[in-house]
Amino acid sequence: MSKAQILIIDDEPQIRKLLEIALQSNDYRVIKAENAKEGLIAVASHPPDLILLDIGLPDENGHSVLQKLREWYNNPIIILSVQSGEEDIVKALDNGANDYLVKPFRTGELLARIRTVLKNTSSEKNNSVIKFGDLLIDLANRIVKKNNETIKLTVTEYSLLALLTKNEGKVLTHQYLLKEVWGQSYTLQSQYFRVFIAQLRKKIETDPNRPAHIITESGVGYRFI
Amino acid sequence: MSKAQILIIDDEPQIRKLLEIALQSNDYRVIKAENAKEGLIAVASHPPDLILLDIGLPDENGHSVLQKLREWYNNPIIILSVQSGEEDIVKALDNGANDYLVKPFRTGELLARIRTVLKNTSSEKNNSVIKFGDLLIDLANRIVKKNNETIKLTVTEYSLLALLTKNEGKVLTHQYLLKEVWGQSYTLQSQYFRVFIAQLRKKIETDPNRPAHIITESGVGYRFI
DNA sequence: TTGCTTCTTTATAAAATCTTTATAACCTAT
DNA sequence: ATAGGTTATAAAGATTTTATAAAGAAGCAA
Repeated sequence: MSKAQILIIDDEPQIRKLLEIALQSNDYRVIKAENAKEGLIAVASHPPDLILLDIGLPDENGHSVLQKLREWYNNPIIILSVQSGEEDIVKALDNGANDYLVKPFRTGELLARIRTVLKNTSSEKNNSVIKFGDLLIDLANRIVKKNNETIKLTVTEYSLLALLTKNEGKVLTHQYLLKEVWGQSYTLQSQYFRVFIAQLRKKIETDPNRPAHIITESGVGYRFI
Repeated sequence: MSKAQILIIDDEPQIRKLLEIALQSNDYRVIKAENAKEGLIAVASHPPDLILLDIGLPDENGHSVLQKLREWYNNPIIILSVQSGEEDIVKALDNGANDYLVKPFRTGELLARIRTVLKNTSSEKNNSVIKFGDLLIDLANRIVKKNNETIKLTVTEYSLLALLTKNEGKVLTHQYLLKEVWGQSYTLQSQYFRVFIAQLRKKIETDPNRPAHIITESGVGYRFI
């Protein structure tokens, strides 16, 4: 297994360079962001195993960035900050930070703290959990929840939903759905997916008559959003 | 649920008193020990949910106490120390400490760090005794109780139940159950687990016809909740 | 050996799921 | 607006999967 991927969100180029060298020489993979905006995009596009977040960013208050991240990001976040006031530290920790280091910090200590938080959180579920508004899909554990209530799906319903969510935003053609869910030899049974799409909508849509997730692309296929 | 129980191991009476007051006013239950020996006995006789360990104890080096504890104690340990050297901090963290605070510390920060480590580790895992509503399963001692009455399970029933409870929430496939409970060469005997699931349900479910714990995922496997 | 417990196997009923049919609703281009 | 194609939905029938009892086999202790 390759080492963890760590995202550095810090506006100071020297700090970024220092961290990058220290982390890479310890076999971590490194991504960098210069400000809150870049950072949030980086996390969304490719969630890292750990985030090093500078609280003093130029474009947005670090505490607010932390709160935004914690709405859905569950891996460790370590705060780096020149602020050594108790209030800042307590606020950050209570907002879900896993640790807080005051700058200037010692590299060895940072690395040790990274090891510690990774050890204490990684063991659990390798998050393949995807959220779509009120809908939560845990592909690894085969759990689908709507408003925190578990929804029971049959094998076919689940594999259809999984296929749609894995290709969020894309239109999946009738042909493709039949081939993937039912198999190569069923590519003429277009009634199949109609029945199952209807069943899925009944289970996951708040208003099945006005689907918000599974969108019909007439004459082409379906799209999940 | 009552708040966590915290063990303070520190030789300075003022620090013990300060910590005790701070912790108790935050609804934690507190136990105290003055030295390494007392501390180890206290942990062994009644394992706390978290330990605050002073590295500078009179009778034994704190690092060695930490190592001894970590041989079997899995709940969080936070180090309190006058030593602010990087070497000490790294050593303590790599020996399994969850956090390290340099004395004198700020009470609010300590409390926030306690909340953080409790949040990140309390989850499940370490407790070999698991409760599921009316059901109590002590994995270490192979005891299963329902409404405080011990239930007798055969070896196969027990290993099936243990497997299910260890993977609470996850779907365990037929294949996986057969492989884990009966062994690699039994992966076609799907009738086996049907019989034992039925027996288990008869023993642990309040209403075996409407199972609340062992859920069937038709075509896939079973899930314990 | 005998009697007991547990596991394996067989049989069958019950439940869940999938497939198919029927029909209504809904687009969309003319 | 309407005709022709597409889509949605309910529901009946077919099939698969699961639950349960119970008989037979195997192991083990008295």
